[in-house]
Amino acid sequence: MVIVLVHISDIARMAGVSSATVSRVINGTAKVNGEKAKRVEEAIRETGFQPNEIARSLYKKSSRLIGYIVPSILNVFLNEIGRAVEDEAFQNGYKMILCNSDENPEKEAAYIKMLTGMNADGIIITANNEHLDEEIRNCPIPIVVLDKNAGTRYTASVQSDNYTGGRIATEHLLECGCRKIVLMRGPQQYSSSQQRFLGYVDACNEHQIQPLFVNSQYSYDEGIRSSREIFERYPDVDGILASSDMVAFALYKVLSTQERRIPDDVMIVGYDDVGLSRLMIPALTTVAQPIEEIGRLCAKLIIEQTEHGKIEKRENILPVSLKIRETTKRKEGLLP
Amino acid sequence: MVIVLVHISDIARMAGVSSATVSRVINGTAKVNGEKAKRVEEAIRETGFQPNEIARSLYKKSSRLIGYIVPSILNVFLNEIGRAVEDEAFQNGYKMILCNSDENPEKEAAYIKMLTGMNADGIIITANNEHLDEEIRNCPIPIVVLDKNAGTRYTASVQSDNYTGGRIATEHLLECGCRKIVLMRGPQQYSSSQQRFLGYVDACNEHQIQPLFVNSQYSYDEGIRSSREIFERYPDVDGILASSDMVAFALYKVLSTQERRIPDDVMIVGYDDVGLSRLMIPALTTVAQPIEEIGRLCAKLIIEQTEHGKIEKRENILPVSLKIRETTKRKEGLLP
DNA sequence: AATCAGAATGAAACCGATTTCAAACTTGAT
DNA sequence: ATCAAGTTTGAAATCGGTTTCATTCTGATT
Repeated sequence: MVIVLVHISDIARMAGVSSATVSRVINGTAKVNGEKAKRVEEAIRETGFQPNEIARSLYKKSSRLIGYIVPSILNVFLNEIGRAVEDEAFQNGYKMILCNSDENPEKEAAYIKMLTGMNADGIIITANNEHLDEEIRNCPIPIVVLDKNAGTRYTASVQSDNYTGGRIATEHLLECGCRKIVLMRGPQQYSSSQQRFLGYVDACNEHQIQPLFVNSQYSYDEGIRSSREIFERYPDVDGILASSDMVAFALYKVLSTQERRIPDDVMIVGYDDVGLSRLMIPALTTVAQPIEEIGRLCAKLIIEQTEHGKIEKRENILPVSLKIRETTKRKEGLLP
Repeated sequence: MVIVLVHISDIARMAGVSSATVSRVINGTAKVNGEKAKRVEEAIRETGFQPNEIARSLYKKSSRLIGYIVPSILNVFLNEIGRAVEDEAFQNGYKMILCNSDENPEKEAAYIKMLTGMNADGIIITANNEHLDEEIRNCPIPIVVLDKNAGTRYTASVQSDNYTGGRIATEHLLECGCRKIVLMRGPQQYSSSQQRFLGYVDACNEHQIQPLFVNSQYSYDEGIRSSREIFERYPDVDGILASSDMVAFALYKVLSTQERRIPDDVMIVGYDDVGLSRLMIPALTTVAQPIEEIGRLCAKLIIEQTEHGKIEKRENILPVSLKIRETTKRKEGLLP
């Protein structure tokens, strides 16, 4: 079970050449005599030699690694973005490593340190807290931030058009005939939920209805709590804008213990368009973020920065769209 | 925006000592004169110096990193295990990095190479395919495999008691009064689904009922297909053993287009006890794998191996339990 | 055969940390 | 004041690759 580690010098000795030559064969960085190259390749195959990435990237100062730090590995939305990041990275010869910070600032800082220390070429992060200021300021590698403006602190930012998201969701409920619409407001410190809130308020004002909201988060558990709050405070609610798809699912659960039917008594619009939302029963009407595009763009920005030293566009806002499914429907007897 | 990289030699110069001394201050590996130590710490704070992990682990031949390779980052069950791995790792001063292989053998091999090359202390993998033989055999670091026997190829294995899982699920449906029970058989190449199948067949035989099954996988999409197959082939089915919770959710979806009610017309038992299963409507009765325990054990095994050079137990089988919720219930008018 | 440009090659420097080892410095005992 | 024993300390070796640079080898040209 003990495997002896093979080094480049062993290969060199076996093939009767110098390690410089072996390196050249492996990386194709210079021409090598055909006969010698063959001997080197033979030795590599025979021993299963794998160059030590650590040693390699110590010299090269780049490990072709992109770190993706998420507050929770159980967050479906962020994982779907991660899948796209990984795909784009791999296609360009980079690897993505996902780090779960567990919403723990200490872990977050530790992973940032780890990634910079291991010469990662960049970090993609959904920065929720301000504790990281120091780490981020001292971070010598590009940082792309999700769902936030880049400001001066980050290399670039990627987010979707949250204002429009809030607006089109509201307008859709209005068109369906809802008149008592409650917004589940996301975490206040996130500009994403702030923007959605603004879109919602503007749409309400334009249609002369009263904006109503309860405070919530993006998680299922908070969804349960805030759903209950809605029905207590606004028993005659007829449309709800959930702060995320997960929160919408919590709403389903709470409603399952009540008499109200979806969409006949209450209509629901989610946010994100996570894979699951199509699969729920009833299928969820939701504001779709361009998940694939968001992920790919994050990766592209880092690759662009490392390979060309600069970035085309620092603040990136991608368009959202509305997926109309079964939790909303036009009320009967409405004027056109 | 350009940040000048600070090295240990810079700190040494600033504090008027050698880099050996700086290293000793940072790592506490030897006593250093109080005055000098203070100057070093001051310089570190001033510059925000972070030691280069690459250089460090090149020498130390350990990076205190554990790699966790999953076929898909969207697999809820594996992510829940990952959370536990991460937690256990972090508590012991290790970090977990998650790699998404996207069910692509090429990516899988690339990530194994990357992890060994970066001196990770171990790899946890759910090995589905045999393409990796070469990589695994040549892998000089411990590999813990999930849901499979260790055999001679891996350092250790962790799985839960799949035979008992298949058995208790079947017995529960039998006790509820089901007589036409269909098993959705998981991927045939996995010993996990093989074992569950055996547990199911044995339970059926003991109760003199005919074992019935359709082939399926662990994914939602396959769940949809195989659910339909069940109702075509066995229209009078009254109990279904899903191959995973996700597959059970697919069953919900297919049933939502039919007249049958859960649990009155068909009862369902899932497998895994993913967080979501409690939240579904109706809440899913399922065979719970000890997710937290599985994850922690995987991490512990690797830590044990790296720190003591050996492992207590190579083949680890953890107990399962049945969570009875709303998709099964004792039929009325049954004898006790 | 002599010359020389261009290609192939290996010795040594380098990446940035940790650790060894021998020298320099303390300290306490005589 | 001297010496032995124990502490601090820094120069140099080390980890395992990549690249530079000077040297050797080719082979084409005169």
